Amino acid sequence: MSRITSLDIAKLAGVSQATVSRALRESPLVRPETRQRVQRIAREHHYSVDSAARNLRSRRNHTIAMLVHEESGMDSAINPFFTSLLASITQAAAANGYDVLLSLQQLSENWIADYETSNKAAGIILLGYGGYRDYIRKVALLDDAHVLTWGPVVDGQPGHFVGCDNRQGGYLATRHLLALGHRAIAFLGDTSDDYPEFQSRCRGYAQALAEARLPATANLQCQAPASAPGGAQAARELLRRGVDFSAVFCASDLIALGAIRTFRDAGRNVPAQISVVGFDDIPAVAHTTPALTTVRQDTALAGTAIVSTLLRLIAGQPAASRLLAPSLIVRESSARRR
Amino acid sequence: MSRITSLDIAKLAGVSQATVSRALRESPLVRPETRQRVQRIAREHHYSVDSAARNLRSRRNHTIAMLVHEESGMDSAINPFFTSLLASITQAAAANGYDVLLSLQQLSENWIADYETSNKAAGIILLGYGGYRDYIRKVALLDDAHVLTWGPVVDGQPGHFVGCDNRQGGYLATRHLLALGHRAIAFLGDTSDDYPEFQSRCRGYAQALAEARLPATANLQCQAPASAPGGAQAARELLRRGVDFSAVFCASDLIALGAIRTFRDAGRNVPAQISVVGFDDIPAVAHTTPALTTVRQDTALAGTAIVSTLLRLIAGQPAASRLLAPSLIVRESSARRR
DNA sequence: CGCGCCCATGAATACGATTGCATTCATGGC
DNA sequence: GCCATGAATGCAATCGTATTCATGGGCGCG
Repeated sequence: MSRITSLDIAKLAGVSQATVSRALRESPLVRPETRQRVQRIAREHHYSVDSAARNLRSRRNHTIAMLVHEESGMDSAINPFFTSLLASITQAAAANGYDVLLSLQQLSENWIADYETSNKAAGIILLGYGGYRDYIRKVALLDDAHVLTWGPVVDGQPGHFVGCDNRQGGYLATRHLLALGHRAIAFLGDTSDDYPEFQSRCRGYAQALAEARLPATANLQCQAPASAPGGAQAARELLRRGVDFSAVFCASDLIALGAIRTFRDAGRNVPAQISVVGFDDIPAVAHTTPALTTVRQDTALAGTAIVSTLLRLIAGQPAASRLLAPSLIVRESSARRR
Repeated sequence: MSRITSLDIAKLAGVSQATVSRALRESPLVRPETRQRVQRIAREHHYSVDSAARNLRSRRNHTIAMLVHEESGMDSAINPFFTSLLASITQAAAANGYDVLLSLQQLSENWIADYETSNKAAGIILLGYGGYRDYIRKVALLDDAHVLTWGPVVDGQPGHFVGCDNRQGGYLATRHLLALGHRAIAFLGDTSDDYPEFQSRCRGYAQALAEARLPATANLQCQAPASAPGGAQAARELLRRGVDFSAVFCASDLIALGAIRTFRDAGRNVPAQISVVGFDDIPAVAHTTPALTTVRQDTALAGTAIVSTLLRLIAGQPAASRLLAPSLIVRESSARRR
């Protein structure tokens, strides 16, 4: 006993297989009543188009592959952000009639584009591959590859990217502190070339200061690895310098958590004496004491932006990299300067 | 300019297209040196087998669909557990040469099995569909459907399930409290038929008590909705009864968090006066004060169990529902009875 | 009333790989 | 020296659907 095919439906409906195919695809070529009869019969027999045959014949494919970096993607710290992003991408894809293939891998093999050359997917989304920038640069240039990467958007870089407007985020955070009356605002984060996101956040910080006609003093900026211990150490360094400041913008929430701990250990109350703003809005910081003021990326918006951009690429239309606006979440760790 | 096909490779290698197909599938029918030559040429030309054509001709399919309940699946409370499960399933599938199609949906349509009848996937995994038990029961019985559900394993129920051994978890938790010298141990949780998991946890609790020759007094058990407020309320009820107890086993971490709050508000110290054990090990409870002793489900094991069971189903081999052993995580909320 | 045109449909083919069967060639046993 | 044997390969028929081209019938218009 074999699978039921469109030919079977055709016989049952007393029409040709071609008409069945057309009827099921809502083709205006078939008379409405024929179309409905065919659809009803197909439904009654639980028929559904064989996607392999459809893909083969039509040379089209309604699937996109989502590759997530094996380690960073599902790691507990970033986890909630990626999970949320993954969900919104999946839903945005579904809304456009696309299925999503999920894969966790390290991009070690050349199997990135194999999802596409093997015709498993029409396009590929890369999540969490911060460390593969050079590699992606090469792959993204392959002629018929439709690759979209979630990550820092750098002017003039090859390939297509969608990412958070980190500069805008840094700008928002710093403006917030300025509005609270702070004048001496420090920055904690790693601004080396390895982390373009952090560079952008710092640039937004500097821009806000400049607009307020405040100098971006070098000794108000400390290099800090993106971790709680990193933040703690950078904060100690800042205190050791003896420079006056009443607020700190941290390039990530983890850095902020570490810094707050250091300030408290040093007898400085947050936010009474020092205001602190973070970046990312990881779930934990909503429940710390004090709850952290931070910058959040809108994952729902990100999902739709990623999918729509990739679909443009697939359709062969020009598509530019996109920057998404983050938003400021004001909580307890930032207060008016006294 | 068209896609490169196996026929192109055949011409380049000076063999027939059939030989190319065989060579790429490591068939022993082709001479080793021919096989290697073909593979090399294919590699050099970035050829890879068209999966649509392969699926169509071979009537086989190396993809499994993973359907996640739209709301409960990605919801922030359960989120980490499902994310982790999702990751381990994906990796287990990859290890077996299977791709994973991800979809978030509500099972509102009959499109569950459509993933299979349309030949998009060889089998389906359902995650987070606790409220759809009757529905799944029906679908699971469709002849050629290969459906595996993550959820409570109930004896004699139709369909295939993989889930945590909740009874064993309840047993472990209660044994732990007994070993700490507790004799009067309460249970907080909803044991109605709607929540088979909780029933099992309660059964494990009762079993441990019975083995210790202790009665499972009814007034030591309180119905509690699976939420923090539910736990708080149940704990108040327990205190109001005036019955003597020194430890509480809660059917979920959220219930435990609510109960602990009630106990503290009532001036009872946890764990000095009352020991509390939860269930689930949601990430938050590792960082509360006191950190919660709880029962954890092994997601890595779950992933491999789910995939291997589903692959058995797909292969037409008999496959039984499986129960996975949970483990006890001892933290600060449980202490020796004084 | 006749010509042509459009609408609805059917027949036939191609998409690219898998696979049963036929074919070729070399080898060995008798 | 000839036939049976087996290894290696080629031939050709599918798999189920989308789509092009051909066809027939109804109808408008002159």
